[in-house]
Amino acid sequence: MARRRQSVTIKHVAADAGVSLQTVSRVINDEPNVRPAMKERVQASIDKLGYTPSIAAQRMSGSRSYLIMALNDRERTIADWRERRGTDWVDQMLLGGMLTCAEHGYRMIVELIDTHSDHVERELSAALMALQPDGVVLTPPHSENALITGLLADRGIPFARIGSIAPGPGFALTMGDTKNALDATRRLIELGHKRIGMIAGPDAYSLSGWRIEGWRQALGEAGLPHEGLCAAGDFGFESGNEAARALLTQDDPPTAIVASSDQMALATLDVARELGLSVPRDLSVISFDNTPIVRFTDPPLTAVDQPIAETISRAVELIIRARRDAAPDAVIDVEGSVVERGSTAPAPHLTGVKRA
Amino acid sequence: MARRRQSVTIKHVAADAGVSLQTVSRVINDEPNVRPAMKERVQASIDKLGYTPSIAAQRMSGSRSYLIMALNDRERTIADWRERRGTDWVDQMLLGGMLTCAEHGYRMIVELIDTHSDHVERELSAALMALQPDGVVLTPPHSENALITGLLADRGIPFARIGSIAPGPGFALTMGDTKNALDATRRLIELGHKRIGMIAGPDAYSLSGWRIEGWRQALGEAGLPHEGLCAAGDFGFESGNEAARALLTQDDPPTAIVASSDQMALATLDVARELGLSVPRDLSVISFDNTPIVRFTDPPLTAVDQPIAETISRAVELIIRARRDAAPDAVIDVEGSVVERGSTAPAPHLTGVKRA
DNA sequence: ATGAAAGCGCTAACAT
DNA sequence: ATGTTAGCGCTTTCAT
Repeated sequence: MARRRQSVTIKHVAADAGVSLQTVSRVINDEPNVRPAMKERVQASIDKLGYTPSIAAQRMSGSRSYLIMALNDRERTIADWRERRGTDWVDQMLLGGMLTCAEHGYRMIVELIDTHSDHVERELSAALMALQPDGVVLTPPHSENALITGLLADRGIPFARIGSIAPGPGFALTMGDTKNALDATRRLIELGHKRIGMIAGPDAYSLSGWRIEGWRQALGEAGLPHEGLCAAGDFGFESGNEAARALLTQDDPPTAIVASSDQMALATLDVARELGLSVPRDLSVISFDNTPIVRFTDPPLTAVDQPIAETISRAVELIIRARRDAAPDAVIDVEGSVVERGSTAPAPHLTGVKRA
Repeated sequence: MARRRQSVTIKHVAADAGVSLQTVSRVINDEPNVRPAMKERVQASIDKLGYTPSIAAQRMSGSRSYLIMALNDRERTIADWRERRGTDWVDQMLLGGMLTCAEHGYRMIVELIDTHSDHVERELSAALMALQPDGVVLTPPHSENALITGLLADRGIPFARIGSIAPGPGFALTMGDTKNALDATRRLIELGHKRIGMIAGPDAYSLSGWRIEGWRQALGEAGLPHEGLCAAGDFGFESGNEAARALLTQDDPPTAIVASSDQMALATLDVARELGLSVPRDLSVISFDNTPIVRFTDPPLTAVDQPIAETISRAVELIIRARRDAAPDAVIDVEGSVVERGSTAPAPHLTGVKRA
C-alpha cells in the first residue's frame, strides 16, 4: 500500500497564512494570545484549504484523542442483535452520545467487553492503549465492575457510570429507577389495584434493587403488602416467563405486575394468556424500557421510558468538561416517565377470588 | 490536563526483550526476517507487559489507522432513533461490522453525513482528515452519491457500496433485492393471488427499482398484470399510508401487496383495517426489512429478511483485504430470504369483487 | 536477520 | 503576541 499522507496539514495552512505552525495550532484550539486579525487570517486559510486536524497527530502530541469510548456488555449486546429482540439501547446510546460528542468535535466509539471473563482487565487495557480515548462511558453491568472502574481511575481517564450510585471515581448517573418504579406502582394503586407484583431484574444490577425499592415504597405508602409478590428474572424472556408464572399461579395472585424489562413483560403477557387472564381486564402490566416493540404487543404495553439518550448525552458532557470542571459529587439522576398504553386498567372487581 | 502518555510503549517492550524497536515492530506486524526464537522472546515481553500498539502512533508513522468508517444518512438515521421506530439497521450494521473488524484488529466507527446538503464533500472530507480511516462502508443512499464515491476514489481510500451495482471504484454489494421481491411475489402467486400490488421505495434508491423488477418478473412469469398496481412511497409510514390507500381503493384492487419497507407495510395494515379488510383473509401483505417490530404487529408480518450483518461483514473483509487482493469486478450479492408469518394466506375466493 | 536514523502531524514547553 | 525546539509512538527507509 502506498504510504498515505494527510492531504492538507497544519504546515500547508501555516505556509498559506504566512505564520508559524504554532499560531495555526493556537487558532485551531481557540487558545489565547492570538490577535483577532491574525486569527481571522489563519481561519481564512483553514477554510480555504478545507483543513481539519488529524486526531492521530493531535493525540500523539500529548493532546486529546477526541475519542470517547462507550463500553457495553459483549455477550448481552451481541445476543440482542442476533436475536433481533428490538432492544434499542445501543441506538439510543448513539443518539445521545454521538450527537453530543459531535457538538464538541469528539467521536463516540462503541466497544464490547466481556463482563464475566477473567481477562476483563486485559481486554479493556488493550482497548485503552489502542484507542487512547479521552473518556469512557460505562453502561451496566460494567458501571459497577470494580475491576473496570479501578483500572480507569488508575489510568486517570475520566469516565461515567450509568446506573451506579456508589461513591468513588467517575461520574455516577442514574435514570430515575426508584422514582419510575414508584410512579408506575402508584399509578396502579390509583387504578385500584391492591395486590401488585414485581418481576425484578438480576441482583448483579443495582438498578434492579432500586426499582424494587420504588415499588415497595409505593406499596408502603398505600398500606399494601409486598410479601411474596416479588420474583426475580434476568431481564430475558425465559426468566420472565418463570417469574410471571410463579406470581400468577400462587394463591391470591396479583392483579397487576411491574416488570423490570420489556422482555419479561412480554413473557408476562404470554403467561397471562395461557392462564386465561385477559390483559388489562384481569391483569395490568407495566414494563421498563419502552423499546419500540411495546407499541405493537397485544395489548400495547404501558411502559417506563428510560431517558437513555439524554443520560448518555449528559455523561459525555461531563467527561468532556472533566478537564476543566471539578467532578460533581452528587449522583446525576435523569428523570424517566411512564408512557400509558393498553396494558393497564382499573383493578378487576372480584379481587381476592382465586383464579388459578 | 496532565499530559497523558502511553503506559506501555514499544520502547518498554524492546528494553524488556533486549532488542531494537524495529524488531518489536516486526513481530507486532508479523513481518518476515525475524527468527522464531527471537519472535517468541519478543512476544513473551509483549504478553508480560500487556502491550498493545497505539493506533494513533501507527497511523502517524504512515501505516494503517485500523479504523473503518461506516457512513449513514444523518437525517434518516437520527429520525429513526428519535421516533424509536424499531429500525435496527445500525444495530445489524454494527453486528456484522464491529465483529468482523475486531477479528482483524480493526474498529468500526459510525459517522452520519447529510445527503442533501450542498457541503457533503466538506463534511466527508473533514471526517476523513480527522479519522484517516483505512476504509469506508457506504450505505444507501450515500453508496450512490457520486460526490461521495468520487471523493473516496480520488483519495485512494478503499470503500464498499452497499445497495449499488454501478460500475466504477469501490466494492459493490447488494442484498438480493430483485430475487427477494421475486420470491415474495412468487410466494403470493402460489397462494393463488392474481392481483398483486407493490408499494415501492423512492427512486433515489436503486434498490427500489430492483424490487419492482423482481415483482414484475414474477408477475410476468405467471402472466399476471402489473399495470396500475405499483405505488411509490419513501419507506416511511405516512407515504405507505397514501400508497396503500391508492392501491386498495381503486377498481379491482389487489388481494396482496408487497411493501418495500416495514413501515409502509404497517401503514398498509392500518389502511386495510380502515377499509374493513381483514389481513390475511382479504389481503396478504409481505414487507421488506424484517425489523423486530414485525413479529408483534396484528397479524405478524411475513417479511423479507435483509442480510445486513452478513453484507456489512463481507464489505469490511473486502476493504481490509483491499491492500493485498485485487478488487472483484463483479457485484457481490448476499441472499436474503422470506420469513413467513401471519400476514399471508391463500387468495380470497371472491377475487374481482369490488370492496371499496 | 537485526539495528539505527528519520519523520509522520501536531502541541507543550520554552524562547523572544 | 508570535516563533522555535523537542518529542509523542510507531514504521519506513536505509544500513549492517
